[in-house]
Amino acid sequence: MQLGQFDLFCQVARVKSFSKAAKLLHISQPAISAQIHSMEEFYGIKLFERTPHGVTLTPAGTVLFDYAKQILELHEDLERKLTGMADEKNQKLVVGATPTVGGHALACGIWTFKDKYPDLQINLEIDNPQEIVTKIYDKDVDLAIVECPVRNFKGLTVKNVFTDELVAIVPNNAHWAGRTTVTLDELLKNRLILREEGSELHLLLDEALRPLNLRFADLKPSTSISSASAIKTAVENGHGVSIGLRLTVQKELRHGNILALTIENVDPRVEYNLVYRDDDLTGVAKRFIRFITSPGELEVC
Amino acid sequence: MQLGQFDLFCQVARVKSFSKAAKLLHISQPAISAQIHSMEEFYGIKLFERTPHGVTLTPAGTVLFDYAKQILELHEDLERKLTGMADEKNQKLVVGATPTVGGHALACGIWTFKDKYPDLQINLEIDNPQEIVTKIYDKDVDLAIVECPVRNFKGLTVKNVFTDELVAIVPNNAHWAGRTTVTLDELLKNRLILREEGSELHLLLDEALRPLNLRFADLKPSTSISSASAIKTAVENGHGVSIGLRLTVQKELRHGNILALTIENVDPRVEYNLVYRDDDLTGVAKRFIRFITSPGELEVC
DNA sequence: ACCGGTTACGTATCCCGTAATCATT
DNA sequence: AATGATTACGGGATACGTAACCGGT
Repeated sequence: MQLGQFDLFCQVARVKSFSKAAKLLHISQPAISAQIHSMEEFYGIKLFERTPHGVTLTPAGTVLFDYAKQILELHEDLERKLTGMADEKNQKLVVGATPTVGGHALACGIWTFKDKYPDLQINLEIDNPQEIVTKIYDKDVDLAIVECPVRNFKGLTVKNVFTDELVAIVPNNAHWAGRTTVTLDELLKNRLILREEGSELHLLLDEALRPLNLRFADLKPSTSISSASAIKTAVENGHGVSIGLRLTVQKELRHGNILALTIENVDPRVEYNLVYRDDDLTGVAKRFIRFITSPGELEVC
Repeated sequence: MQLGQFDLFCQVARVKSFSKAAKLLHISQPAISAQIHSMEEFYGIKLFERTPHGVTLTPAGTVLFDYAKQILELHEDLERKLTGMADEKNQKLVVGATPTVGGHALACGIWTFKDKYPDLQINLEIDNPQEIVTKIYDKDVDLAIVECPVRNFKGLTVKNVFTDELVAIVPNNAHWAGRTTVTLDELLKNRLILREEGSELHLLLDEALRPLNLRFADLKPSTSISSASAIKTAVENGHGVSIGLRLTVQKELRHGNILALTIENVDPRVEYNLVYRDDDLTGVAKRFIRFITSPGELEVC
């Protein structure tokens, strides 16, 4: 039995659904199903009642839930204690990130990580992708997360940790309500507000538009703003539309102020990559990698 | 992190040696080394100081030892509780075994298992191999452990759980002291006391002697005794020599009353096989299989 | 040379993701 | 139809054992 299985089990128990837990943990539903099944096999007793609306804990599942929480709690205690015992080098961690990742996904994750290990000193270094990679080489940062592909660099390990998607960001008003997709042409008929040239979005859009023989510059955005939150405010108030990563507008989506539409004929996939030198990793760095690659941790604030 | 790794770690911490722990857990030394290494990697801190004489816990290792014991204790509690909640079918387990296995290896294991799950009702059914297999088919026993190969039976799963060896059993007196091997010829010059014809030993010896074109009957034992303990008493007192499985004389070996010698030119390996029907396994049966196949559990009393 | 731990490598198993399927509303 | 769970299958990671290799007594 793995501790991760307890974690998975607790998530399922909390949200009372295999599929919801799968989304939260960023793994597939069959993976959840298989893990729960293997736990039921392991303990020789049914843990969930499957209903059409989700799942509910059996009495045995309730007992397991209780113990699983205790065991996980103990283990977190243990990790905190061990972290406190590490030598000086292992008490300090410098994480690099691009503005998009650093401002949304990572910012929250770092707080969670720091909550787990209060003794750690963590610095978040935000810069553009090229600079970040240079800093990894120079050992100024221990590891970094960037949303653009990092290629042709030897001595660096690149691991995909999350898949985001490019979406059209439009106000949730009478004109757009109910829509789920939009063509690029229709989008361009509106006032388009984008991040500035040279930003990560620039690179991402160049990449995504290449199959259409278009480039970032061809979009001719009426306004370029270097602040993601300023763009969101503008869109919310009906001043225009934008294109961005779903993760950066997750909070606003929940509030219903804006809509995120799929752009037809554009492959929306954007991979977030964890990058680090394969040698010279400190213990903290390894633990952070484990933290950030474990399901469900890379969440927006 | 797996619970089994905590278990492994605790064993190493207790015996303060990788190789000793490997023997106890019936796995190889490199396996121990790799597991401990992966735990040190996982927590980012060294857990053992390696010395030429074995290993000692670092301060971090001491902390982990403490927590590991707590976590394992909690988990055993959990398993007990879940076992108590199982339905009636899952509270009863019938284990089959041949006399050799049942009288030595399993007898102790079953007590350990019962200690873990006091609510269980366990029956140990001892019979000869053919009868045992029949009883598995008839669902009179849930699973069995036999020390002879079970072949050509469809619908049965056979898993090797332990490797024992056939040894010559001689008194620890002036004549034999210091010896580690013996030829079959020399052995036959002594009064040979064996288990009765038709016993498992009969089958095992027929198998082991086949490469030499010999059979059990060719040994012409001067005495056949159906009781293993009676044979051991006779050998201890210098009344003769015998051949048997190392496991059956482990206790006497520790006391130094007798010696176990390798018989030259005889392949001593004897596999203990776990046998069960692949369908219709109860939860308890699965748990017992897990118990018995987990390292270090199949120990002589 | 021996004992104890590590490294290297081939193999078996497990776990996940994708895709197809089943069951219920 | 649509939602939610299971089954089938292929690929990647993991853990084991064997064998060869150090390092200290």
